[in-house]
Amino acid sequence: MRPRNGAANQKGRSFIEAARRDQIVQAAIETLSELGYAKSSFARIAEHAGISAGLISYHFDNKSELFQQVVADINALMDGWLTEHIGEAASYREALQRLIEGFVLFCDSHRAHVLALGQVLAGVGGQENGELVRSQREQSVGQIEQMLREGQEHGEFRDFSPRLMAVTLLGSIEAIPAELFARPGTDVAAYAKELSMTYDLAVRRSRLSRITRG
Amino acid sequence: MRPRNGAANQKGRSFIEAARRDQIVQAAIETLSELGYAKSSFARIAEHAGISAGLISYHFDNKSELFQQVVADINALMDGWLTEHIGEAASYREALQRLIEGFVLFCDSHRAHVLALGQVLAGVGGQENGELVRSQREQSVGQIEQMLREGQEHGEFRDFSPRLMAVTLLGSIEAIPAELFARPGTDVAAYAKELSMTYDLAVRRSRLSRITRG
DNA sequence: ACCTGAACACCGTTCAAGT
DNA sequence: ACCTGAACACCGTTCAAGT
Repeated sequence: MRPRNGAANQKGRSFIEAARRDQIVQAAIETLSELGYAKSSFARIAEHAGISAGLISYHFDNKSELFQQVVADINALMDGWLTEHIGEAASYREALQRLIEGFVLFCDSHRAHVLALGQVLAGVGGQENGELVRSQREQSVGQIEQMLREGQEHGEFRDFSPRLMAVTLLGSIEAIPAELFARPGTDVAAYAKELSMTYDLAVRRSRLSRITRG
Repeated sequence: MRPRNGAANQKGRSFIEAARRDQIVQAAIETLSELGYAKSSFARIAEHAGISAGLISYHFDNKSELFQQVVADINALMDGWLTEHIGEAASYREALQRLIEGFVLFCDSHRAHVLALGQVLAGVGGQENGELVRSQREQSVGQIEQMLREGQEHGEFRDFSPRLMAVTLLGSIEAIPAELFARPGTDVAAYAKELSMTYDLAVRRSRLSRITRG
């Protein structure tokens, strides 16, 4: 009974279906940020959007697909924001610093989105249907890993496993939203500076090594 | 209808209730590690323990209390393991390294427990009844923060916010289990070394500073 | 094609009833 | 005190029925 139509736009979806999906995703984000994952049932989300619960099942294969779309939408928003914030960095060290600081600032300026994202990542994380969520995380790891590897090849970073450092950094980054919500008064700019300094010290070539290498 | 008896042992619980609670918690851990959070219903856990689902509600106020007990039990196991592994460290730098390496090794040698812990932290994390879970995390942050602060006071660590560094480190640590499960072939000893090296570089006083300080 | 509302199997929790 | 099994309100999903 899922819509499989021919007259469609970008992803084989009709105009009205694309609009409904958007509406439902937005309602889900609002419900998640207001009520938390546990209470974000189809009934509540539908109520929030002014539609029937059955309509959500009509437009999404299941609950998991809906929340994956939530994650995808927020990730896309974040990607655009970070790309803009990194801009043209003069070095890999600087790019890494801007990435870290940019993420802290994004968390600060998009609290509702980040809160909703945290809710769904936590709520859906352990389940088998959270496969797409895991693959999106894997993609983030891969991007950071690539950046670290290039920095090593350009001689800016010391010798470490790019994969493990990426996982380590992503862990630190993912801890930011919870901290900002736990302590709303946190000095965000200071947090950004501290975190980027911490990882600059962790990844950069040491002074002695740089002397040795020339 | 919850048991409120007088003739009891350590925590106001009768012998049989303590035994039942233990049995149920163990069954929950096994169910969590085998089926994941979403499928760990009372019905499944009770089936695993050979009792009725109603009995779980009889011994625990609600689902949240059961999973909080799961977290508490595993945390206690981990605390004992880490305390033993740290032992008598000669310095704060060494203590921090042993803590990090010890945690990686614990994750490797207690996969079922760590997997269950991850499931319940993810599943219960965003909810309002996950308050006790959050407070246990806050306690972990506090312990690491305290250790970092002392290391600073002894002149071993550079000047940073102990709170933010603790949150950053805990984030990296909490990313370990997922990585070990995502890549079962990971060289655990190498992971431990890389991570402890990374944070040693991040927190230690720089060479120039040490020369300055004497 | 799009949408509703009833029906279904499940969930956590309560509670009368047994021992 | 300890335990069961039926009952309750809820959940996600399905589906006949409307337009």
